[in-house]
Amino acid sequence: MIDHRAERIQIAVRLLPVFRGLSPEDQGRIAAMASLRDLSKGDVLFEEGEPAETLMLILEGRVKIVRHGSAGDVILEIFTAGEPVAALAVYNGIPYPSSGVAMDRVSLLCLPKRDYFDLLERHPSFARGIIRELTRLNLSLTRKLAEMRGQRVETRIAQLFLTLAERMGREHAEGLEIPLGLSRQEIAEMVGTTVETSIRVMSRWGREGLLITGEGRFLIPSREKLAEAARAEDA
Amino acid sequence: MIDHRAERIQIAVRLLPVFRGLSPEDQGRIAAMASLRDLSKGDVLFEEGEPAETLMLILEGRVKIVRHGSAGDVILEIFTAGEPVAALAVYNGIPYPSSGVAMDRVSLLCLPKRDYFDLLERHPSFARGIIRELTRLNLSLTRKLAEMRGQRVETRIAQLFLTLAERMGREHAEGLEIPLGLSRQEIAEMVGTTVETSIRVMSRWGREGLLITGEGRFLIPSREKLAEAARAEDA
DNA sequence: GGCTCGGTATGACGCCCGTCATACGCGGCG
DNA sequence: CGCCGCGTATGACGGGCGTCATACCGAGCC
Repeated sequence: MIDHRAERIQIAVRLLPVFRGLSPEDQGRIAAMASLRDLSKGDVLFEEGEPAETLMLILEGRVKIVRHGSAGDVILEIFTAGEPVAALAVYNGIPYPSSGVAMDRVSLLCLPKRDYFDLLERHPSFARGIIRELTRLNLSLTRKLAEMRGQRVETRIAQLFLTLAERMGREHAEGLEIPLGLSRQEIAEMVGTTVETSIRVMSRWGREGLLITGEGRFLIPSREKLAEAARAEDA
Repeated sequence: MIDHRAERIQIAVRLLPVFRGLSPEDQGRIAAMASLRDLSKGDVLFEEGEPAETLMLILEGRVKIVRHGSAGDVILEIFTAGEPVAALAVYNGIPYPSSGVAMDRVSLLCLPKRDYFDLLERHPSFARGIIRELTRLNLSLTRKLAEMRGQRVETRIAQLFLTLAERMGREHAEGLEIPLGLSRQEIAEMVGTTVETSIRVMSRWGREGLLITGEGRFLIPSREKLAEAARAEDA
C-alpha cells in the first residue's frame, strides 16, 4: 500500500505544472518529502486563522476558498487540478486568511513548509510562478469587487456564468457547456446574495431557456441572450 | 534646478523603506536611474488598461487606486508615502488592472521597468518585499469583499472608519482623530454605495455626535458607540 | 415502510437604498 | 458683480432583494 502511494506521488510530481521545470533529481527529492491526502466532499482542508504549515497542490477535484463574513460566507476563488492552494499564506508565514473546502472528492499533494522554502531558495523560476499566481488572484479579486458594486443580482450571476464559460466552456450540440457542479447555495456565495434569490433567478432562466442546469453541468444555449440579460431587464 | 532634483532623488532613495537594505552603491545607482514626478490633486498617474512601464513610489501625498465598474467606480486601495504603486502590474508585464489618481499634491519617484527588473534580479530581498506587498493587498481585498457582502451601508461605513482609525488614528482631546481628507463621494466609492446615501449616514452621525467631519480629518468621540452602530440600529 | 436532511422551488411582506429632484454655501473666473 | 461648477444636504418614491414561511423531492438510514 505504501508502495502504491509512493508511486502515485512520483507520478503526480512529474505531472504538476509547477514542477515541470525541475530536474529529475529535484523531482525525486520532492516526491520523497511530499505526502498524499484524500478528502471527500465537504471536508475542510484548512480553517481561517489556522497557522499555514503545508503547501497543498490539487491533483484531482475542486477546492473552494471561502471567507467567513458576519452576513454569510463568500466564495473567493475556486481552484482545480494542478493549481496550488494557499501558497501565499505559507510563503509569508501568516495564518490562513480564509478557509478551504473540498467541493467533491479531492486528492492533494502536501509539501511541508520547510521543503517548500528550500525549493524557492534554489529555484527562482518557482518563485516567479508563485508571484504570477498571486497576480492572477489579485486580478480576479479586484474584478469581483468592481462587479459586486451596485449591480443587480441578476447581472452578477450572468457575469459569473459568462466568465466561467470563457474559462472552461466547451462547444456542445445544444450550446456552450460548463462542466461544473455548482449548487444554488454556492452560486449565491460566489455573487454575494442569498440562496432564495439565486434559486429564483436560476429557475426562471431555466424556464426561459437562458441557462439550463443539468447533472453536474450548465448549458448556455445562447451566449448573447445571457449577456443581454446581464445588461438590462427592462423590455 | 537639475541639481536640486538630483539631490531630492538621492534623499528619497535613502529614505524609502524598500531600498533600506541596499548598499550605498546600489542606492546611488538607483538614484541615477530614477526620476521625479510631481502631480496635483485629481491628476491621473496611470489609466486602467495602459501598459505598465514604470514603477512608482510615493514620496509624498496619497494615491487612490480606482477600478471602473459599469455601475460606478470602486476605490480598491489608498496608498500613502513610502509605498510602491502598481508594483505587480510592472512585474508581470501586464496592463494596469486599475487606475491611479492623486488625492492631493503628490510626489513620485519613478523607476523604469528595466531597472526595476535589474534590481529584482540582484536582490532577492527586494523581491520578497514585493511579495509581501502583494500579500497585504490580497488580504485587504478579500476582507473588503467579505465586508461588502450583504451588510447594510451603515455597517460598511462604520467598519471603514474603524479600520482607518486602527491604521492611522491618533489619540486626541475630543476623541480619536483620523487625519485624512475624504469627500463623501470617496467614502461612497470605498464602501460601494452612492453619494447621497453616504451623505445621509455621515450627516446623521455628525448630528448624533458619532463621527464628526472636520477640515481634512474625522473625529471619533467614542469608538465603542461607532462599533455599536456597525452592529445594529434596532434599539 | 417512515423518518430525517439537504437541495430546490415559490409566495408574501417589508425595508433599505438607489434614483431623481431641489436647495444652499463656497471658490473661481470673466 | 453675476454666473457656473462642485461638494454637501434633504425629501419623495419605488423597486429589488433579504427574510420568513411552506412545500416537494430524492437519498440515506433505521
